[in-house]
Parts: sequence; structure tokens; C-alpha cells
Amino acid sequence: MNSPQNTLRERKKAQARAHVLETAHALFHRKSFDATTVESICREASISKRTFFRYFSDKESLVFGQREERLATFVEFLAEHERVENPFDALRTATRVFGARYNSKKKRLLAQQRVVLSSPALLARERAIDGDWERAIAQAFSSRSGHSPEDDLWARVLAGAIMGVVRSTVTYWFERKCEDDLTRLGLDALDYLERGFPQRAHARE
Amino acid sequence: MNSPQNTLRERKKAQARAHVLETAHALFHRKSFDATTVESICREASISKRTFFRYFSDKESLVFGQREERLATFVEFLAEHERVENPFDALRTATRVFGARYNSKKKRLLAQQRVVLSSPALLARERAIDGDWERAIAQAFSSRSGHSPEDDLWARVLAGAIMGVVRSTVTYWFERKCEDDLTRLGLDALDYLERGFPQRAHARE
DNA sequence: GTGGCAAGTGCCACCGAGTGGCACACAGAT
DNA sequence: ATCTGTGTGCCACTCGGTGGCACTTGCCAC
Repeated sequence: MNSPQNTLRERKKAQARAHVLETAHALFHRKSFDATTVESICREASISKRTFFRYFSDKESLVFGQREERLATFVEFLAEHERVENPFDALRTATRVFGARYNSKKKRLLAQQRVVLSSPALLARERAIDGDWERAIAQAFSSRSGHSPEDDLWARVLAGAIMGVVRSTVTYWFERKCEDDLTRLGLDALDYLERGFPQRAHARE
Repeated sequence: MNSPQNTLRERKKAQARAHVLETAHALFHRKSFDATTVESICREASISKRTFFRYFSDKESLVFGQREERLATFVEFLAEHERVENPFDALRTATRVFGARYNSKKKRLLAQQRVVLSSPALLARERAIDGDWERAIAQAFSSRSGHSPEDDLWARVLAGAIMGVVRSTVTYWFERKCEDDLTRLGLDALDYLERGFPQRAHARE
């Protein structure tokens, strides 16, 4: 339909965008996100500030640029699968697919996460993005059964729990340098949700 | 130890702070959070901008001022109870206490939520604050048993799930004008976590 | 090719949030 | 009455982000 890469205009645009992104991340690496001003990025990339904000809506979207597309991919995937599988099976399938995908991108993801961790604003934004995912999940599950308030509540609470375990799992994975198997961690977390959280021994005396 | 309200200085200060808060919320009500500039608040409250930022670290903390204290209260409560109860029982007790507290403050909470909903920045910040709660919960549960990585992961995933269901539950409660019994909703959500999420009938054909 | 059109860019002035610094005011102790 | 330290006002400044306008440059019709 669109996303044409053929005309010279489009190619130049994409190239310029990529160039800005590259220099920006180089600067974030050298200094930190907060300590890097938009102006310095523009200087380095030989672009005007005004133009920068035509490419990127935010300074923050230098970091989270691809997330919207990722969400779209995920929503599509989920809508596809929840048609034939029950919610948890659909999520398990998603975990396998996306877990494998992330497992193979460890280096890039770790570098990105280093940037995110360096700025409170980015951490906040990350959580806000989780909210979008949560809403998407809730809607997928809510539309599968009737639309009574109870079903709606059930879907939203489940969606909240899912994003909660996903975020904490991924954070754990990052902290351990992505050495664990993300798919395994994710599937375990989903089992907790489906079958209930097991009690730990009460080790205090 | 501290929090002295006796000297004239302190009284004046507290009064000034309260006055700013009052006028600010009045303005947020008239216009919206984003459409209200700090300067206009200062003008209305007869205070200088510089002084404003000595009272409030942020424009946003005009809205979220009490949350830090709430978190402290909650953490204290949780630390107290997880010493003698298992995690879920402690959470159930907390749900009863805090649910009752919130149920009795519906009006104030709804007004505040109206403000929060009017600004994406506030919604993001709200989620960031949830992150603080999540960390606090995870730490309380993690310190109860050994500190093996597995226990740690378990505690953090549970904490993520808890905040996920709490947030979605409270959001639902707000959307329905706080007409439901918050304690009941909260306890149901906790049951989901402890015993697993029930399957809904597959209503599609 | 040439000329016109529209997309893309640069520049400048501007806004709003937040900070640093300094001079002044004022409550409280002596 | 005076000294002292806290709190306040004011000013200038930084940084992210926007509006507006002039200008360049790729694209397309002729």
C-alpha cells in the first residue's frame, strides 16, 4: 500500500533518519541520554533542530522508535491466534515466537537497555508503553467473549497481570545479562498466572 | 523528631503550600493540567515561580504529592504483616484496609483521577509510581525467604503481577464511578493470582 | 530540457518547565 | 536593637518543543 522506498526522496529521507539515529546513539553511549542535548545531536548530524523534530516527535522516540511497530506486530499476532486458541495458549505461542526473536538480539537489546536505565524519563516512558500493550491485550481478550462488564473486568485484570509478569521477567533477564532463556522464563511466568502462584517455604524463624 | 508545626515560620509555610495546592487544583478543574501553566498558578496564588519550585519539585507533584507518603505507609504495613502471614494473606489484609480507606474517599479520588486522565504525562507518571510500589513489594517478599536468584525472580514476578492487577482493578473501579466495592474487586483479583485465572467460555463460533 | 508544484529544510522567534545565583525580608534568639 | 539563618523575589539562563515563513530540491508534465 505505502511505505515506498523507491523514489529518491524517500531513500534520502530514510538514510538521513538512520544517520541521525546512529549519531544519537553514539552520543548516548559516550555521555548519557539526559546529558546529550538535542542540539548537540543536530550539530553532530549536520541537521537543524527543526528538522530533527520533523523526523522524531520526541527526543525519547530516538530510543523507542521501533516499539510502536512491535506493538502492531504483536497485536496482529494475538488477534490471529486468539481466534483459534484459548488466551493462555495464544500467549504461550506468542512467548515462543517473541522470546526466540529477542533471544537472538541480545546485544542490541542490552545496549538499548543501558540507555533506558540511565534516564528516569525513559524508564517512565517504557512503562507508559507497557500500558499500550496492556490495553491491546485486554481488548483482544474482551472481544472474544461477550461484552458484559464482568468479562471486561476479567480481560483487563488478566492483561494487567500479563504485562506485570512480562515486564518483571524481562527486567530480570536484562539484569542477568540476557544469559537465561527468555522463552523459558516467560512460559514459567505464564504458568504462574494460569495455575496460580506457588507458595514459597516460610524461611523466617 | 521532626515535622514541627509549632513555629510561626513552619505554620506559614504549610499554609502557603496548601494555598498553592488549592488554587492549582481549582485551575486544573477549570482548564486542564496541560493547559495550566505554572506561571498562571503563581500569579493566582501570588507567589513567584522560583518559590513555587521550592515548594514542589515538579508541576506533576501538585497531583501526586501524597503518593510517596502513601507508599511509605503501605511498605510499613506490608513489612509488618509479611512477618507473620504468608504473602497472599498479608496482601488480603492490605486490600481490606486500603480498600476501605479508598472507598471512603471516593469523591476526592474521582476528582483527582479526572485530572490525571486529562494529561498523558500524568498517566505516565502514575505508572512510574506503580513501579516504586512494585519494587517495594518485591523486596518485602524477597527478603522473607532465601536470596537465591530463583526466589528473587519469583518475588519480582509476583510483585509485577500484583501491581498489574491492582492498577487494572482500580482503573476499572474509577471508570465505573467508584460504585463497586473496591475491597471486593481487589480480593477477587488476588484470588485470580493465587489460584490461577479461570477460563472464560469460548463464545466465538 | 524547462518550468511549475509540493515536499522537505533551515532559520528565527517563541513558549513552558525547571535551575542557579544573588539581594533582600523577616521570624527567632541574644 | 541586633544579629543570624531561613525563606522569598527577581533575573538570566538552559533545554525540549512549536509556529511561521522563506528557500531549496526532487518530481512530474509538457
